[in-house]
Amino acid sequence: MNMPDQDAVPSSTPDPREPIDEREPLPGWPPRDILAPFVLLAVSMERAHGYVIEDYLRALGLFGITMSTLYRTLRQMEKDGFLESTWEPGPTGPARRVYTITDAGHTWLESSATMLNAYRQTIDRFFGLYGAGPGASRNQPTEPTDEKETQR
Amino acid sequence: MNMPDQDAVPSSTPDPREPIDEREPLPGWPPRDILAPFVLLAVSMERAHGYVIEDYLRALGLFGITMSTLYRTLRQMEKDGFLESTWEPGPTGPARRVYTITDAGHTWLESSATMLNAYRQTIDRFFGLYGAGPGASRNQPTEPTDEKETQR
DNA sequence: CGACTCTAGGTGCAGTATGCACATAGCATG
DNA sequence: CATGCTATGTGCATACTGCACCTAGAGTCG
Repeated sequence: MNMPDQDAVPSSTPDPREPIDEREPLPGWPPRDILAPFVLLAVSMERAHGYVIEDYLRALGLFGITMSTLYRTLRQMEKDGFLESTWEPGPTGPARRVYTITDAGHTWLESSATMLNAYRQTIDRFFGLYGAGPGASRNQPTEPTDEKETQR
Repeated sequence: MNMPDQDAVPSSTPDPREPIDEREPLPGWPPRDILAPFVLLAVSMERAHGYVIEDYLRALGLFGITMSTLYRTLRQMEKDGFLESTWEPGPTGPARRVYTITDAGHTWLESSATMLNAYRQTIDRFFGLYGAGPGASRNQPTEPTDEKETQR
């Protein structure tokens, strides 16, 4: 109750919300191109074509991904230089495009892991507040108090 | 899933990947409308207008959200019946649109929490495989084996 | 008062990500 | 060779987001 009505400080204050920390690129939010890290992880485990990668995705919990989305993501990551592909015949059926991860792909996978970790922490903060229940923030907004309440 | 070259079973097999579990709505992936749960959580803590909600978002780790995105999300959630709003004068400056969460909003917040939790588990599985390193999945796909390998 | 600035909210347009429906093409089997 | 399956790809529509820009009230100062 006390916080929302004293947020808009008098105009004499030099605007506390612009020059602080939202200028940093800050990986982790919003989650952009969130499918790619999982695809890249799959290919990093072993050379794989579309259906094998789909199996990895489902093993990771991504059930809702359609093949069209997966194929387009793969082509895009190849254009970006994170994957390479060759046509190889399978034991049955038409040839498959088999993908291999590149050095750039490994590098990008590492930064993706950093992003996903930051994203995970954001979700953890959600549950920190969510578990606190309504009004809990009026006294102790869990832990994010440090740089927010003080600066306004 | 462990042997990539024998995944495409002979055509006599009734195709293991279509009629199984991807038909369930399965919250948790892909992360759709991922900003809304955080906004809704903020409003559930206390009645709030745009800038206050922005502060909550930043406290939760969402630094990159622009006000235009936030305002549009708020209007959309009001149209969806999760929020209500009234115009109220502030201590200074023009009036603000102050949002309140509705019963439907509370319900939806709960299911959002379920979705976010599933999403978090997916990220955990990512790190389970990622830590295992290349080739690790050929033997023991770490831990996502439990409820996946058995049901195929 | 009139110009200016700040606050609060909103819109137009473009880019990206995705799903659904559909298309292409090779292989297999009768 | 007709049909069906495997494997990949495309067209179109939709959703979400950022960036640039707009509207409008409130306060300040000459």
